[in-house]
Amino acid sequence: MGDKREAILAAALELFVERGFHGTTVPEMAERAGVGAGTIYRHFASKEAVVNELYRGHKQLLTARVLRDFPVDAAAREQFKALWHRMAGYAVDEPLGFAFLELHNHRSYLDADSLAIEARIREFGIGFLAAAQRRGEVRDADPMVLIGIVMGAFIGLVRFAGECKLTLDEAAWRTAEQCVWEAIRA
Amino acid sequence: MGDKREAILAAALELFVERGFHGTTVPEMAERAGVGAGTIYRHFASKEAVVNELYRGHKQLLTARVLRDFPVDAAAREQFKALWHRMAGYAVDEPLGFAFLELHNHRSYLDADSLAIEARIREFGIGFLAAAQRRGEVRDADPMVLIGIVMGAFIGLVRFAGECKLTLDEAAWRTAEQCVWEAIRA
Amino acid sequence: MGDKREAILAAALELFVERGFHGTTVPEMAERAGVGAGTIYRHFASKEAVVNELYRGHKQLLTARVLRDFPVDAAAREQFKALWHRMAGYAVDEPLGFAFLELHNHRSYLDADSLAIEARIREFGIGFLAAAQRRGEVRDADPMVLIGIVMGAFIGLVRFAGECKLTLDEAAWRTAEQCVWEAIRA
Amino acid sequence: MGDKREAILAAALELFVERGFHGTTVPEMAERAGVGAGTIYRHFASKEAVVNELYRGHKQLLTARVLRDFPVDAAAREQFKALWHRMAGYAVDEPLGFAFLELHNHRSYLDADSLAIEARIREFGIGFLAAAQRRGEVRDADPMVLIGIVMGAFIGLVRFAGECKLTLDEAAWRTAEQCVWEAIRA
DNA sequence: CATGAATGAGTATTCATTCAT
DNA sequence: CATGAATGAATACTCATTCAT
Repeated sequence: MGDKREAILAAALELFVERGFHGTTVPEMAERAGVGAGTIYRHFASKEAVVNELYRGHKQLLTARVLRDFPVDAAAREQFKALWHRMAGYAVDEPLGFAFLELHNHRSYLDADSLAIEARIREFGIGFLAAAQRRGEVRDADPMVLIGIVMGAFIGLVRFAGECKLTLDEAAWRTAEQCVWEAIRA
Repeated sequence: MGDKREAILAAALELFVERGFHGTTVPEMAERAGVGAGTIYRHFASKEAVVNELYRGHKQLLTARVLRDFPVDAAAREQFKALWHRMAGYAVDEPLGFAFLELHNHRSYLDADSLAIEARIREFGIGFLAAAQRRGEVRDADPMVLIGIVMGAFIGLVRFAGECKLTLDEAAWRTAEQCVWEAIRA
Repeated sequence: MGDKREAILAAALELFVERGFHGTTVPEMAERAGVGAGTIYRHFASKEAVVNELYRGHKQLLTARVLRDFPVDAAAREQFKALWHRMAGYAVDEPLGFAFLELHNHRSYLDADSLAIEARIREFGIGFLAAAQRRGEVRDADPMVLIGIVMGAFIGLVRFAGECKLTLDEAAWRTAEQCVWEAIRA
Repeated sequence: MGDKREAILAAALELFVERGFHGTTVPEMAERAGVGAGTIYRHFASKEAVVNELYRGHKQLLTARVLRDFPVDAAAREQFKALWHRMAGYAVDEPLGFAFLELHNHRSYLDADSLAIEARIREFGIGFLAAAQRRGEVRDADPMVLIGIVMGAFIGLVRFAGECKLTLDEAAWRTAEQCVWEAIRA
């Protein structure tokens, strides 16, 4: 049942965060999920299928969270704040999902579908940014550069906090948001 | 000969960037280096030893580059510019080294020495930032948060450029530097 | 299944007798057992574990055979005859087991448990011999020396017969037993 | 020079006694001999050549010692005493050589020459024994059985002493000799 | 002659995957 | 459906042997 499927995904997520995809074995996944090794193959075609499902699932979770009722007509400042705190909400609520998505390099095993999702999100970010630039609310620079900075800053913040065993509270998230907005505001 | 040693390190670096440590096999390393598989073990005790040597070597290269004649008495703005462009110089001159260091998660195989180097660099960054804050030149916020943002923004920029096959020119680096300075200036 | 486990042990026994522990490879063991190489590791932790299991198993088989209903109250002459013919029975019924146990040097791979069994058997032999000496039935000499002679003679007999492709019949065993008793009788 | 050749043989002997032929590596032999690994191949065609040379050399040393001025016309009792104490002399003077020759199983690597030497010694022993039997001085039994007993007793004595860390003194050797003579006397 | 760096076949062991139960 | 025993290809690593110096 879907129960086992979820258990497998949850176990795999933990292990992929701890040791990476190539450093995790299928028997380990099975044991942590509390199922037989063969059972994994009733639910997934291969180890790659598990990691891609996980990638897509969490990427979509994050995207959905950011996009749900996004203030499409608000000012860029407002939009940025929404973007930032929704990402923060995801990072806080799903620390494993976030660590998996953003603290690991997936290049060697993502399939075409997963790559397409990633591209779609990128497109959206660029469009949103370009619109804000046209309205003169965001600094006039290559949108790629700005996105890199914003996303990088967000990830860097979470990573650094994790490495230093520092917990980010509401205030820290707000401060960081203000800092990063300064980086891209017009 | 040091020749083979270098060839092994260069080959391993490429492969670790492409597929990560666990995704790279020793025979692959040997083949790309143009040496026999056994030869690797005349130069390194294990696969782990290779990755740690690579990590330490490149981390030190980057550190040396940032610290050589660092303008210790200059204003924070000047210092930040120096930091940024020196890191950029490294990222441009050693794209593989940078990708290896910053685009992969090393937690599962770094040894104590390698971790110590990482910690030392972090200390330095925090000290530098705190001093600038005391002089009122940098925004008064948790140094951890600021470092996370700055380093993250730098890495995110390089990563995004890489993913979009975008080459960062002088102007882009300068623009990015100005953006990120805005994020942390007082 | 215990079936495969037994097949592995039987194959390993043959090979260890032929080529010794270090001269035998795991793939050879697997092939002769008619199982995949990986299967060996579902039943044994390592090649060492196989050899120790074999050693302990056969040592205990031999010991059990000697000790079952041993005529503890009989005269030494009777006891010696029992000891000798029981060992002979084992050597005849389990020629591979005997060759493995006594015709090879195990020092470099026996674990603590295996060594303990060996020591226990030695203790028993010495006690038995000393008692007979106190009763004046066995020559008054260092028990170590006598045991060395008796066990050595037994092993030497089997070895020599093996090397000369000579089959030991009932009569030969009896003759040999009388000879060796003469060596230790009071 | 022959110096290195001897050093290699001495080192190999030690290692073969400790870990057996298959458990000893050529680099180990080279290191213990204080020579380069390649040097071994200037003096010996292969690892097998080393072990066979060692086997032949020590077997001949032992044989020469036993046969030099052997009391060919003495009584069997005298001859046996000579045989025993000459073997004992060898075992005491060359403990490594003895341990190598008699405490290890050589079947898997001895070449034709080495096997021939072994056969020659056996022939001699049988002849000597048969003659003594014809003179009525030795028990009338299969010479194979008697040789197995005598040689086995000798080896077993040395082995047991070694395992129990017991040093055999003059008296012990003499006692043992009397015991074993009793086993085969007419 | 002596060396030791280099090698590739070989070693013990692991692992993704299959399939009989 | 679920399992876990079985597998053989793959993995990290070793070793007897060679050969350029």
